[in-house]
Amino acid sequence: MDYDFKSVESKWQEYWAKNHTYRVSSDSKAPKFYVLDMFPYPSGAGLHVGHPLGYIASDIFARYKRLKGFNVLHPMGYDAFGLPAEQYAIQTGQHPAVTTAQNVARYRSQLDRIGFSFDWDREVQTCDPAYYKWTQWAFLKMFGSWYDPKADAARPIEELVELLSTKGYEDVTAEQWNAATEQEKSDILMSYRIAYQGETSVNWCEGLGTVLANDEVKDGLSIRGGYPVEQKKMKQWQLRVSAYAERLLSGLESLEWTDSLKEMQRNWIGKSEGTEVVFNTECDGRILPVTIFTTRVDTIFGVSFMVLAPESELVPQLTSADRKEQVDAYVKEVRKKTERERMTETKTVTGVFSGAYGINPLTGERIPIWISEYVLAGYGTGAIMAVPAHDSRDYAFARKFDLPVIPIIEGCDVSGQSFDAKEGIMCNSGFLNGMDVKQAIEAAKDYVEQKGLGRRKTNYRLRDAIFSRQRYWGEPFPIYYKDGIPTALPESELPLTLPQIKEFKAQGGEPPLARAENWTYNGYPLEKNTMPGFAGSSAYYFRYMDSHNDRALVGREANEYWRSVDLYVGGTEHATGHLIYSRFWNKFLFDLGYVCEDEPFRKLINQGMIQGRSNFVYRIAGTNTFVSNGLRKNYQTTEIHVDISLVHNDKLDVEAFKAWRPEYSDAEFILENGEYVCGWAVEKMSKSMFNVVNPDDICDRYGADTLRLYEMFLGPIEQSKPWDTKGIDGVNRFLKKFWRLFYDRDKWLVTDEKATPAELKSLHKLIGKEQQDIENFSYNTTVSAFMIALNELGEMNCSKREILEPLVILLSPFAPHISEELWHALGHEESVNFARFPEYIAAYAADDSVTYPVQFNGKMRFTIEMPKSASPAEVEQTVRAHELTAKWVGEMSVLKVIVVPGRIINVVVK
RNA sequence: GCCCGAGUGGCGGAAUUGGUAGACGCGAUGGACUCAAAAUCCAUUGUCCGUUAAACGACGUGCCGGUUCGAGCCCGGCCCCGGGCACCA
Repeated sequence: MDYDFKSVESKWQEYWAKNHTYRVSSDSKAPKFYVLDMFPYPSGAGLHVGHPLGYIASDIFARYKRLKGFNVLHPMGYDAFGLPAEQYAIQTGQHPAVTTAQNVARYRSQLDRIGFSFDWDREVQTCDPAYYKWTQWAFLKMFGSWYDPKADAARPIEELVELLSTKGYEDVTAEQWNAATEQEKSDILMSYRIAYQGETSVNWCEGLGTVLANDEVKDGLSIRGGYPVEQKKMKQWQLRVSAYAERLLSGLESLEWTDSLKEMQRNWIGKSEGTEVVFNTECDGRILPVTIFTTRVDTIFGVSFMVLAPESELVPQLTSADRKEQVDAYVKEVRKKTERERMTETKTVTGVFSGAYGINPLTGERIPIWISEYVLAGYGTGAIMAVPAHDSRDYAFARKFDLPVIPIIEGCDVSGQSFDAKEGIMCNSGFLNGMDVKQAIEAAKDYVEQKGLGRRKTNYRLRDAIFSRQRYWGEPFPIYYKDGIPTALPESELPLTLPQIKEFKAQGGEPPLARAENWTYNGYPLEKNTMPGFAGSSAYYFRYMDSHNDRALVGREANEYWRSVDLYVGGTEHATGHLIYSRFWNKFLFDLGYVCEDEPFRKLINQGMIQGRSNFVYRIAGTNTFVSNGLRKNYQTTEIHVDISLVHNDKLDVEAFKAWRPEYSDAEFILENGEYVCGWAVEKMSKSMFNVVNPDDICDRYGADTLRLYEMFLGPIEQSKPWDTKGIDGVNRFLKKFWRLFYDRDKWLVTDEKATPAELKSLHKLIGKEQQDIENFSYNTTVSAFMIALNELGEMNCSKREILEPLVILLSPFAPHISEELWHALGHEESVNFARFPEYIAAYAADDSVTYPVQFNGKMRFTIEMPKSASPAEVEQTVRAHELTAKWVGEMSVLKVIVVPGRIINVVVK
């Protein structure tokens, strides 16, 4: 029987599905392990060979953990709400639910061919009402909660109401609260709720007709579609993520994530410890205190002007009558610019004098107040003190508008640029003179606080998440407007299902739900916005723990068993989006006692991208003649992408190329050595570059086991690397060779003979390697170790059960189909999935001799064999004894013997 | 501009973290089998020098320098590539 991967793979895929082999129960005595993939958005293009990389890695880990005796939860689902399906609906009129269901079916069939050990009984889809009921439920909880700084946790809003009505809270006295109208009470509570409605400057994307969160915008363009984004003041639902800034930051320390990813989150949270200082200002005779934020109070003696953000609400009050015209014109101009323009023009300095003056609280000096877009309204207080000598932005501004530059650090040269470094000795700075900068920062902070001029303040760059989208294909808000007051829908009304509509495009500035019929609750209008994409993906990992529970997001027992995700695999592109929102969402549910862990993802692995390898042909300018890569320097050519299916080993199939496109049917070729050699480059895998490789095709030609092994063999998981179908023959050959240890055509070769020490050594080496490498996600070297072991065993013609049976178990996480087939051929009734690994580890530990190479001054001389348990001293003794007998040592005297345990011995001689 | 990560054969990448650099695979070259092809198997494959040849020796991990018996790995200074953030005071 030859290795026929097609029949083997379909046979066992059917068997696993029929027997629910991968179904997992929360009711187990075994230790649990939760392995999760970031669930995909089912796009119309289907999967390419890069998508399953992370899934294969996590599947291997899940299978490996099962072999080690863990009860493994390894689920899969779909992030099924989202913009592309809706954009498609707008173009074609097809309902997003229909196209989404088609795409899900396509994804499922592609995934099934690769042989994953997902427990599909727990599948979730975010667009399923039974699922989004819990997204809406969490929103209601956030609407019904506030962040209590005393408890440093979210609490039910009722506790705040109690506080307000008895003692008052912050600016609101109990009298004021009790006398307030319903509308006023709603407004007060709104400024404390975790999910709240507020008017802020938002990222408005005209092209998509909706607002976007900060992480959905890059370089002033929407990530989906690349449309320009502008800043607009709008009333929107928001999540008070900023209340969790400190916890999101400190929580990172306990997580096993890569440093680079943690660093990205730290930067995004952007903690900055500084000081708020009050400057009195004067404008047309009026006095107004203005608070500024700075991280460098020590430079306060170098302040030569102040700057306000154009959007700051202080601008009208701090504009003198005679400057009003210029200021209005400037503010109007700034507002007109798109976000992208403001970003690309950061080098050009703009600004206008307000006509007002501030008083430096330390020197009493009178300084001008300017307005400039380089100060942001949304950060700090929207006002700064400018120290041009020691801040490059202030410096550029001062130079442009000819404002004084006052150096306050001894010996610094500010003639050409500012001196931003936090080092040196202070001067021109009153009581700070002579201090080191670091010392001065603390001294100045203390001084400002003692004199009552300001206080220490920590700021974060992390903003609240804008949570409304003016779109159709998302979760409806469980909110209705009772006499204009936003009111929570009763929990018993959930899920609030998405109404049917016919036309999906937003019209007249109204979201699509405005056109839904009877979109009301008890006669009151329901909220017309929908939730953003990240709503459904923020807590899906809880749902898998208990996916059929219709009474809770997750039942207490299931939650206490599975707790949190032990291993999460996905791309870095979610670093500042999904991975922040999920942590926030999780911490919120934790505060209210609905879940038992406050961090969702213990360990995180970021798989790299698999890039495409594109091929090119070179057309000689103005002709239809193509020149081979090696000869193209002699001609003026244009590089043209050619479909990689027409190319093998970079050699073009000329006839297939002619047939590819009508315009090439009469193409002529200049060959080298009788062949047309194509150029190549590593690029993103995309249809337009004709370099997409579909996993279905690989499964057809080589089988899923080969695909799995090859994707892992390609290189380290976390690294981006190009797909190159050429190399796949190597791993395919490996599987065929493996098969031939069991079968010679129809002859069954496996015997019960006792294994030789050499055979056992090969096996034990592999077990050791696999143990070590899988836990470190170094799968490429594990695959190599398999190949080495197989080469050794093949040479020994080893077809012994004692060796092959553990080998099948070891291989099963990587190549489950062939392993399952051979496992049953070895006479086992149960799936290899239920085989257990540990008994073979004992054998590995027993095999313990080490070969040491012995070098003299770094030169290899001889080897000695020592037991693994030998101490360095014992090893040294053996070497010295050996050295005395070796006659070539001659007159040399031994200075010392260096023993590296398990590795090498170097004898230093003179 | 700031913060991460990396640089090793023709290619993807190994190197047990300071211990025989180039494992494993691809590609390439030669050979066996075959009428032929596919498949399979065997050998060679970092560079250079020398001898008919081998053994052997020299050089070699982006560049320059340092520490060490020993450096791809550690330290100092550059050069390039990839990623993230970007007027955050």
